[in-house]
Amino acid sequence: MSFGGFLDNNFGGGSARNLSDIPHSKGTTTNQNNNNRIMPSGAISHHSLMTPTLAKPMFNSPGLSLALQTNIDGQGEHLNRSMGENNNFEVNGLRRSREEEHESRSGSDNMDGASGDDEQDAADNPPRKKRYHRHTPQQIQELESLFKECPHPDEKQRLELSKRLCLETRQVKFWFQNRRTQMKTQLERHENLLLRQENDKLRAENMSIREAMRNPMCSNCGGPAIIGDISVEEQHLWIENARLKDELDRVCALAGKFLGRPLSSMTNSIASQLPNSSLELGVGSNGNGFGGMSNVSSTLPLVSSDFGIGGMSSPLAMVSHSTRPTASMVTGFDRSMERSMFLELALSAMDELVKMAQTNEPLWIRSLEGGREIMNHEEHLRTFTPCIGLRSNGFVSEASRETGMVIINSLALVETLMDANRWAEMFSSMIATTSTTEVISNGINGTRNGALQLMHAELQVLSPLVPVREVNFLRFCKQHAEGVWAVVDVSIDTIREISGAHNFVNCRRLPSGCVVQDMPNGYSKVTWVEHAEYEESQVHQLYRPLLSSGMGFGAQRWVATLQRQCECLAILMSSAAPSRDHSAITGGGRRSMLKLAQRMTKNFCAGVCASTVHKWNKLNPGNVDEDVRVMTRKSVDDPGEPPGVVLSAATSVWLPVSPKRVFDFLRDERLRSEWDILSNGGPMQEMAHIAKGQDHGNCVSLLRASAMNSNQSSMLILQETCIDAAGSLVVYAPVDIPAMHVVMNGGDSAYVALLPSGFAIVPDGPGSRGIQNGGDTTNSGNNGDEARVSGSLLTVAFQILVNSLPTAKLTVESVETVNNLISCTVQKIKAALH
DNA sequence: AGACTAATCCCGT
DNA sequence: ACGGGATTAGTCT
Repeated sequence: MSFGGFLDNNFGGGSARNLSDIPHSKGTTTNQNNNNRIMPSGAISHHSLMTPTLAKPMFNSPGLSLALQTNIDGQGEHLNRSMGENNNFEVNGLRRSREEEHESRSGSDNMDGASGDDEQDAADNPPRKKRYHRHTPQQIQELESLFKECPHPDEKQRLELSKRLCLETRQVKFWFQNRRTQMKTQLERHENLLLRQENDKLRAENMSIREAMRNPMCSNCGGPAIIGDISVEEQHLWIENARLKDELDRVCALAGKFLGRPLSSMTNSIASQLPNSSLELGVGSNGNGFGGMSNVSSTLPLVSSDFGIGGMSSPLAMVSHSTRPTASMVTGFDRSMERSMFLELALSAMDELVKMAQTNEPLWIRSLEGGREIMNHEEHLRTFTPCIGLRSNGFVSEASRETGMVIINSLALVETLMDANRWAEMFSSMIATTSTTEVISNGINGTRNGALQLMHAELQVLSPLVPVREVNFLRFCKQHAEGVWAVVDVSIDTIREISGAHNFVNCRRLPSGCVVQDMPNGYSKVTWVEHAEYEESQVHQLYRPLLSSGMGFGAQRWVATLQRQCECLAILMSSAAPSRDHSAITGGGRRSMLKLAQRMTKNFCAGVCASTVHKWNKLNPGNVDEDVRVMTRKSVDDPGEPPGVVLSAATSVWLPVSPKRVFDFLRDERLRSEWDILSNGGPMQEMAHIAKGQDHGNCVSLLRASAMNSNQSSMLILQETCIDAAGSLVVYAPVDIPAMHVVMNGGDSAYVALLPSGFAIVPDGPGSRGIQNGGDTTNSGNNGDEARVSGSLLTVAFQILVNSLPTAKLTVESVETVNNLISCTVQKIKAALH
């Protein structure tokens, strides 16, 4: 028996038997079949070169036919398929013969043992061991093609197929079952491969970081650097290792044959991308399954090997994308080197921030008057290694620190800071524009701990006399204890030369940011440190004291703004915020109005500061006052603005009056006629009022100017006022009455066209600390200051539509008109306040 | 040894 | 009873 078996295997005796047998058995085979079958067995070794038609007949020898089958598949299923269809009637003949073959075979298979049969088989049949046989290529082909259409055929389809292929229904069922599991394992294997690669990559990255740590280099000059603190290195490795461990766990989970259900986010994403046909992948189109793919993958460098190779259908490639949205996949060693430098910088910046926030004497010294803290530069230099290099020529330092209680919890604040949009919204008056350039790490274990990202921002002080600060920085978040977080920013211009026109930076942020600690009462204690170097010559003399006091770009302003905004959010959140007005606006109406006001104020800021939010063209002052900056832009296709040529005029003046008094004067609708030409010479009325804070100065309101004569419809003015310890704002814009009705009923405010004008008020220097203490409930304590408050800096800005045709040329007249308007307004205010 | 595949076993629904 | 996962048993490379 066994001897016979060997003989068969070696000489292909089984096939020979079938070749001779079948044609004779019923004589139904066609010529072609015969021809095919007579193929000399010597050709078999060249099967890989054969056309499918030639290859087809080889089906009789199980082993060879298998090899053939994979090859055929590799050449594309279309050929196979069409061949199958074309040869339909001939195949019928084949089927017959196969039927017999099958019958005889299944006889020996299933009847398992009548020795007579066995003897018979031994005679002219290969005494194959029971149970082993393979379906013929034709059968498999048909099965495959159905599988591709429907990997899960129902009873009827299976029955039909079994009849057609002369297989038992159970066989068909098994085949499909097996095929499905096969597909699954292939998919899993591939997935595993991707994870493994990822893991390798992280490992390599870790190695490179270790290397970088062992051999630290100064990011500025390229020379050797000393990492002062060993804990920095520890933290560093700790973070990386946590990430690696995470990755490893994922791989292990998959590798551990626990493949039943998707267990990682990755598997989920596969499932979602291949909704109902995950098994279809690569079956017929690529008979090798993923074999070819994995070969390539393992020989190419880790990176990018999994993208679209060999016409591989893209879903899987996309998966590898989506698992790591960071740019890490597409870059090589350089990038990983850069990242490790970023991480290093972030860690030392974090270290510095925390020390700056927590240390007092001698790093911070209280100034004699005002109680403001002043950083001791010598001490700073002694304590910290400069992490972004030395100060440029002509730059001056500004450092400030402020601590305050804010009604927000640490997690929410951290989330806000790490999300560019939310950050910009929270500090809308300070941030002209911002974006996240690159996410380097999202944080560990689903928290923001360890999150690291590259950001770009334009920071502003609301005056044409203070240039916008453009900064590129790293933002790094770390949890220091339960309920204690820190977020640090540090400029990266020295590491990565930002390409293009923005090469010149007018400001560098040294480690700055905040340490936030949850308090039991829902508040948190926020300590803000702001440390920057900037070119002072660009700043007008008037504003220099303000900036150096920290009220301009410094910690005081960040904290004050944060306090004001969080209070506003808290008030809006609590449903118990009845509008104090009589005109009962609905909740939706309030929301729409606030949104509109928010947009208005943002646009106002963008007009005061020539930030890149709008593409302003500056006019060179010919017939314009030297101190008034005039800019124009075209407004097209923005439903939030009237279309046409928009002119912005802004100026800043010093007033010998306290900021609080200026603010109260400007926001008082009854005194409007003293400066506002829109008032028609009379007082205005407040039609609606939405409180945004405890201070009555923080609100959005709707004003109505009295009509000049009875047939003139009165005009509505939307106004937002804000005040906090660092400054105040009065922004307003005339609005269309019907449009405002829509908004007040909760409609979309995006289509309300408006152009804002208004005022920004700040104290004129460090002497006047805070402007919010006019006997208000929020801040009290240093009323004694009141006398010492010296004066204010008032910025006046108008945006006016000078022509409703965007293409129109700007006329000298309109520039002069605006110029006159602004200087008249300033004069009137001065006069009224004196 | 490991891959492949037809067929079983066994379990949950 | 059925589908599906785990497993097994031949076979091939």
